[in-house]
Amino acid sequence: MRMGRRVGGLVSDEYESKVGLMKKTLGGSATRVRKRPVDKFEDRRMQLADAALVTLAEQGYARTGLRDIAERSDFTHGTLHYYFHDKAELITYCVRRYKNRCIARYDSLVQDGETAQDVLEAFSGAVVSTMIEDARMQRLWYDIRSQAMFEHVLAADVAALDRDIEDMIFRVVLRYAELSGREPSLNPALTYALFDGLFLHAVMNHLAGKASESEVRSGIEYLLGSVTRPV
Amino acid sequence: MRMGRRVGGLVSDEYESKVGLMKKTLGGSATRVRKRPVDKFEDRRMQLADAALVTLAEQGYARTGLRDIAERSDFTHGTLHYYFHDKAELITYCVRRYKNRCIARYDSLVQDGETAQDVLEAFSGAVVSTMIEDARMQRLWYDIRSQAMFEHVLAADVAALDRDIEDMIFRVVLRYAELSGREPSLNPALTYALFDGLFLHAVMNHLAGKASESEVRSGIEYLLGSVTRPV
DNA sequence: GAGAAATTCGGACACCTGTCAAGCAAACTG
DNA sequence: CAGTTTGCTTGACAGGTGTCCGAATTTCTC
Repeated sequence: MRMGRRVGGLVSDEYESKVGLMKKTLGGSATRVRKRPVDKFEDRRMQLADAALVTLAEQGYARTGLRDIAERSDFTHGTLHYYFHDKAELITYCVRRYKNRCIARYDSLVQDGETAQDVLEAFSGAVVSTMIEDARMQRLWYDIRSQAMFEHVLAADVAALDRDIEDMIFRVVLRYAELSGREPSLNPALTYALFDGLFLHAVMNHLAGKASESEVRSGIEYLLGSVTRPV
Repeated sequence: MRMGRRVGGLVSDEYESKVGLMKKTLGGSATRVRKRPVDKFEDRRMQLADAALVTLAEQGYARTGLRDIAERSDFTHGTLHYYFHDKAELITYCVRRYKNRCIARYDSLVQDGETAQDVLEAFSGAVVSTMIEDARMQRLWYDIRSQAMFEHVLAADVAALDRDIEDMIFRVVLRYAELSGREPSLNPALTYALFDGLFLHAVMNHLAGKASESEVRSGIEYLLGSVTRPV
């Protein structure tokens, strides 16, 4: 008579946000273009995810239980399983959400630059401010990326995200090279590895209290020059 | 009658290996130079730690319980608390043990090189073989370093280890620079950050099945040249 | 070999984990 | 307005966690 949990969307093993679609085809006539009920479900997922991100960023993946997350949201732990059928799905959804925001931010920031100097300053400025204001979120990313080396449930999602970040970094380098009459001297993977190391240590140092804004700035400037060469 | 657990050493909050000393002063006459009883305790700690490292490398920090560790050793979980009064102490002891071995290995390996080419080849060869054979141990290190960003019990130990590695890397760079008539162009922290990024991604890629031995080799060669400059 | 100390075991403790399902309220549908 | 779907809560479940302790066993010392 009742359904224990939402039929269709949630039971699917695909983590993609096809839930909306499935619900629409489920609701009945496709001509009902008022997409309200569709968005409502996805909206709540996002709201829950944002609340979860706060707790996750504070406590880390391993130490955060679903009840901790629920406590700092407007709902109880049962509700989490209504919108996410897994802890893993919730976590990957959260991280993907956060990281996609980051990537979009960096993309628009760098695309706006019109000179190489613009790009360099915009990029290093963004990195520094991310390091300072988003340090706790960043450490969550590094935490989950580490966990993904052990929990293969996370592996695929994390790998995909990491590839997106790699692409984003390489777009920055390409743009910088293009504007300064240079070309990349390393492939995207190596380029990303170096920037990632720089950024990871920036975050760790910052969290450890060793402020290093100028060092990070000079590191980025050095690295941007180092991974490109005169064409 | 009996003592619930070892008096002195273990109750101390200092994780340093002063246990041996305390036991000696406890045993009685200091002229009893036969250090057998001293070593026995420390020996068992090492034996336990080595067994623990196997399990930890396989399952990661968060997913490994003390019972898992004990299961793959010759003892039961109760014994672990006899030799380590904390899970944190056991873990940091393990990681410190492993990392110190690594550092010693790299040090001797590089010190033996007599030309810049020697150093380069020895270093990149060691990195590649570590990446391949020790991938699971390395991911444990990255795992625990991430956890240390959340659990302040681990923070101090991990930070100290990270500093040791940073020093080791800079010794390699210094040696390479010296032998090739160059000098470092970055401070130790930035130098380490770049190498660490390279190595971290090498390990991740390797664990993900994307073999990249030649890419790592060329990355190291590039980086060694990049973080030094003609004097 | 007797007595004491060091070691090891196995079970208990209180707590926390993700998952699930039954019950109820609210919103929507005809 | 009746009936159905959706949303959310509460409580239970089975299992796992680190920690601790009493007792049995081994090892050492005189």
